Amino acid sequence: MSEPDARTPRERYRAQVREEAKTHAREQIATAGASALSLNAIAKQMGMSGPALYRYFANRDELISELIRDAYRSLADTFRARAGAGAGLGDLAHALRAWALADPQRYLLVYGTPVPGYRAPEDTTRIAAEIMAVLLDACTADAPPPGPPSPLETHLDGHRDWTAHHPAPPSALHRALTFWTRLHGVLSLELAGHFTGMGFDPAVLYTAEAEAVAGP
Amino acid sequence: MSEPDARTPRERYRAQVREEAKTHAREQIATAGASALSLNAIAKQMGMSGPALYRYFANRDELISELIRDAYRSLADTFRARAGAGAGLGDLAHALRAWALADPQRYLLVYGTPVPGYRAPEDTTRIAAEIMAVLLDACTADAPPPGPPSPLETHLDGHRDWTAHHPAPPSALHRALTFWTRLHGVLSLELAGHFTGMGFDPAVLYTAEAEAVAGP
DNA sequence: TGTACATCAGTGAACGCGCGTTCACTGATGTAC
DNA sequence: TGTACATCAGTGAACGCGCGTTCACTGATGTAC
Repeated sequence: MSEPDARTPRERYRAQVREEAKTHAREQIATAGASALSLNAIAKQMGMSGPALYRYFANRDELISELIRDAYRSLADTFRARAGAGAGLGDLAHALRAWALADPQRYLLVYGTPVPGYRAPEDTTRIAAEIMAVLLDACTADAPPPGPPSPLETHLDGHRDWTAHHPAPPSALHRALTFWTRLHGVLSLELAGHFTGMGFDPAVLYTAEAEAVAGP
Repeated sequence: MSEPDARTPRERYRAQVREEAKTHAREQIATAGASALSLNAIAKQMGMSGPALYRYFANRDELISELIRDAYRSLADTFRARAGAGAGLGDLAHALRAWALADPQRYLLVYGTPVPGYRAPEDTTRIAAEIMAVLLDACTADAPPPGPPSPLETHLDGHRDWTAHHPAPPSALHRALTFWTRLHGVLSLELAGHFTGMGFDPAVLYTAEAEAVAGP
C-alpha cells in the first residue's frame, strides 16, 4: 500500500512543520479572516519564535498562496473523485455545499473576495480550469437536444477562453456558468451569515437551486 | 426649494468634516479593503493629526458602522425610488447591478463577507428589511396564479420571519429569494474578479439571470 | 564505530513601521451680558 | 458694540501593541571518511 518514502528525515520533518503551520494558519483564518493572518502569531501558537517560521516560508504571501493552492486542489480533487464515480450535476452541487460547509474560510479563499493587495499565484487558474472541466463534462453529459440558442448561449459560444477548448455545446456552457453562479449566490450569502435570523433553512433553498440547474 | 438650515454653523462644520472623512474612508476601502481602514491614515489624508478625528468618531468601529449604514440606506433609497416609479423586477435587477458597479466596495459592505470581528449595527437589519419589502412588493405584483407549491415554497410559507409580515404568496417568497441569491451570485463573482480572463461579458450573463427570475 | 566537518533548525535582539487610543494643552469660535 | 467667559477643534507627545523581516549566533542533526 504505502510506498517507501524517498524523503530524508529532514525533508519529512520540514514537511511536517509546514503542515502544522498551515493548520494553525487555517484556524487563525477561520476566526479572524484571511487578511489577519500573522506569521508571528502562528509561530507563537506552535511554541516557537517568530523568525523561526522563515525557515519554512519565504514570507507571509507564500503561506497565503500555499493555503489558496491547497484549497483549490482540495475542491478539484473532490470534484474529480465524484465525477469519476459517475456523479451527475446534482451530486456535484451537494458535494460543493458539503465541501464549503466543512470549512467556510477555505471556500472563501477560493471564491470569496480576494485578500486585498494580494496577487493569486498563476497555477491556481490552472486548477480552476480543472474544476471547470469537470463541470463542463457533467453539463455536456446530460445536455438537452440542441434547440435555438439563447442570446447568452450565442455569446458564450463565441467567447470560450474559459473552457480550455472543451467541446461543450452552448447549452452546456450556459448551464455550467449558471451552476456556478447560482450555487455560489446561495452559499456565499449563507457563509457570510446573511440568512441568519431570516428563519428559513438555507439547505432547502440550496437544494431548490441545485435542482433548478441540474434537474431533480 | 431649500429649507432654512436649522443647524448652527458648528454643527454644519462638524457634518462637513465627518462627510469628508467618510469620503476618504471610502477611497481607502476601495483600494485596500474594509479591514484595512485606518483612522490615522484618513486624518493624514485630510491634513490633520490622527487624534483630531476622535472629535468626530468615537472610534474606528463607529466609522465603519456609519459607512455600512450609508451603504444600506443608499441601496434602499435606490430601490424605493425605482419601485415608486413603477419599476418591475427586471428594472430592479438592473438598478442593483448599476448600483453595485458604481461602487463595488459599497456593495461588498452590504452583501460581502463581514469585516472580521465586527458586529453590524442593529438598524442595518431594519434597512435590509426595507429592501426586502420593496422586492416582495415587486414579486407579489407579478405573481403567477397560484398552483401547487414546491417543497421550497411550502417551507418558506412556514418560515416567514424575514418578510416582516408581508402578505406575499409563497411563489413570491421564492422569487424574491431567488432574485437575491442569483443576482448576488453573478455580481459577487464579477466584483471579486473571478470572471476576468474568462472572455465572456458578465453583463450578458447577468441579464440572462435577471430575465430568468423576472421574465423578459 | 568513531571522529571531523557541514548543514540546518531555532533563538533573541533589533529595526522600522503603523495602528488605536488617551491626555494635557493651545488657540480659535461662539455666547451672554 | 465691546468685553468676559464657555465651548469646542485641533495639536503633539505618549503608551502599548503587534506586525514583517533581517541578522548574528548557538546547538543539534546528519554526512563523509
